[in-house]
Amino acid sequence: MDESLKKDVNIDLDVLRHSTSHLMAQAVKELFPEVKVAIGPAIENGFYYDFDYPPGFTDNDLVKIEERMKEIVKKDIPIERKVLKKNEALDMFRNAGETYKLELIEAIDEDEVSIYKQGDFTDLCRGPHLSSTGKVGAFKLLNLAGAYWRGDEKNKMLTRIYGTAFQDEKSLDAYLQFLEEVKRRDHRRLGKELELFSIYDEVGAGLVVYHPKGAMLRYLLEDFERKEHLKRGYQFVVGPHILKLEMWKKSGHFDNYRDNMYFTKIDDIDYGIKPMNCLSHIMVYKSVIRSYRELPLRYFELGTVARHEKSGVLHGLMRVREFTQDDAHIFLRQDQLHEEILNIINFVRDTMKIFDFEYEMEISTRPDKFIGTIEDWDKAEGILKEVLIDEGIPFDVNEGDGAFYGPKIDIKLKDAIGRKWQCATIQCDFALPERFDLHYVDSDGKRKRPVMLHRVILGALERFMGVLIEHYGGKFPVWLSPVQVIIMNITDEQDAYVKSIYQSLVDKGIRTELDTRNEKLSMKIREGVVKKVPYMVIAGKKEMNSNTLTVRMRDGNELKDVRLDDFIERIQVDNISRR
RNA sequence: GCCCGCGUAGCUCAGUCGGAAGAGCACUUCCUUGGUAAGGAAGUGGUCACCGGUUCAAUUCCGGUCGUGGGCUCCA
Repeated sequence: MDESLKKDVNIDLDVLRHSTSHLMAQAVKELFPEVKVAIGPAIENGFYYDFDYPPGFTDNDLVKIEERMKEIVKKDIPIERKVLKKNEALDMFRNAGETYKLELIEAIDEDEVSIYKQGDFTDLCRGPHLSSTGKVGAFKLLNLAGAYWRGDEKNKMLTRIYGTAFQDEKSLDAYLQFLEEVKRRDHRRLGKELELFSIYDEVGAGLVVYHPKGAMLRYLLEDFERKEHLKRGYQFVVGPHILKLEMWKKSGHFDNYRDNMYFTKIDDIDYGIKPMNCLSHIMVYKSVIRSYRELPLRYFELGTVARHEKSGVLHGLMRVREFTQDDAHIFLRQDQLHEEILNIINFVRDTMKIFDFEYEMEISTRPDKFIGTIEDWDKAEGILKEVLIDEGIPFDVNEGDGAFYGPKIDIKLKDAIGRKWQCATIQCDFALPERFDLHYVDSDGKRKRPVMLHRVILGALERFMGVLIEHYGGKFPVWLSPVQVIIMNITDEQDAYVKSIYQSLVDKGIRTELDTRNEKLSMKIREGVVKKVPYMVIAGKKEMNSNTLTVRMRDGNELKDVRLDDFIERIQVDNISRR
């Protein structure tokens, strides 16, 4: 499809959704006249409207509201735009008791504002809108949620109703089916079904316990990481989990990140549990005098950090309180920045390709809480932009969203069903080298200040695993499958035969399970399918007599009369080529 | 942290408008040796999240705590 055309379709859909949101507000006002309306825009996959209604709505109310909306659609009420002076509009909404609208109008800079009227319902709105309520397409109200007025937790909590709308029933159904698919792929559900991990009340919220299959997946990712980092000139370092509070004061974490940290005391000395890995890496750098010749120094650690996340944001593996980052800190000269950032971007690119992710980049600039000088910040932001522009990589800018010590490039990867996740990030830091008085001896014999890059590729292993589980829908490629092969016999006559096959595979490092239970083959296959194991090896009388295997693959296709050596080679090729 | 919902067996879920707690799967045992998504039978298993209150009686009603789900806010 032509891009411009596609865009038009999107604009139309936005208008449709926005008008559906107004339609919902009209229905709500008719059913619950005491409700005050707040704000109701179109969003990525639908729309919402925030209402101030202290008793709150129930799921039952949603059904009623939806019915009333359909009635209003049938009446095909014209939607009319009017332009009013601000004062007139203020009077109007004041008389109607719509206090939230007053706040919105007061925030508008112009002299005039537009309002949209449909029947007895009038709303402040820039528009545009459909010409009448009958033009609204297929819609469905989805869920209720609390939302702060204007997104600020100091404000009152309103009730938000989310819905979605499309031009026709077919598109709506397709979207609802997509939501079902999202549920099927949910890593929390698959995590249980595939016995990957648990989060126990008894252990604590946001704390992950890996079961054997999940631990294997994690081990495979870690192994991958170590190999890839060694290839790219990184050195491994390992730091402690707790460091003296003094260190965190010096680094600025205590002032800027304290709310997210845990603290403890040992022999009357205060310690902080690390929320980031940088401090130990800085100590390694400082341990001897550094020459300009040895830069960049790249220190890598699968570093486990603990952060106090608010209880309401915890979510499966995606948001936890203790997680392990594939973290590295690179110490380098300013003249090396461009090239090194490019190296990291290439690292990200290569990695994302292996996992079949597309991605987008975003630059985040100086936040309100920051350390260092504005000049350094501007310099760092400039270099990040320059690299992306030079490489022709498109990016968005996220103003004020940088880390407290430096601006960053965030990489948002896109999974198999089009959702975006933030994993990799590259952060440029002039501040910590200053605070810890880092230096190197330059070619002219003078001491100079190095720059630090903080970066992760997969990000947090927990989150990355969560994303991977959903991305693959639990069907991991062979190289990442916790169990690559299940061998099943048909009767116990073949016990010795399948055991010898099992041993041969295990000897080659192939992750294999043996199913010699007293069950029918169909039962064993069913369980193999449910567990999403890539290869099922069937060995009955026939195979035993011809000394071959029958291999049933995850897609249901079958390889017959396979020689054991060929099968082993096939899996080894899968492993090496990361398929 | 805040708003709303939810918490019953290992899992998925019924159920009790207050009066001795149920199913399917899983697990154990027995029968069955069966060629591509559930063979049969019997059995084990629950302080109904936790703490408190109301009541003759609470898994059920009320309050609190913890956990969890959808969001807000925040972030890897």
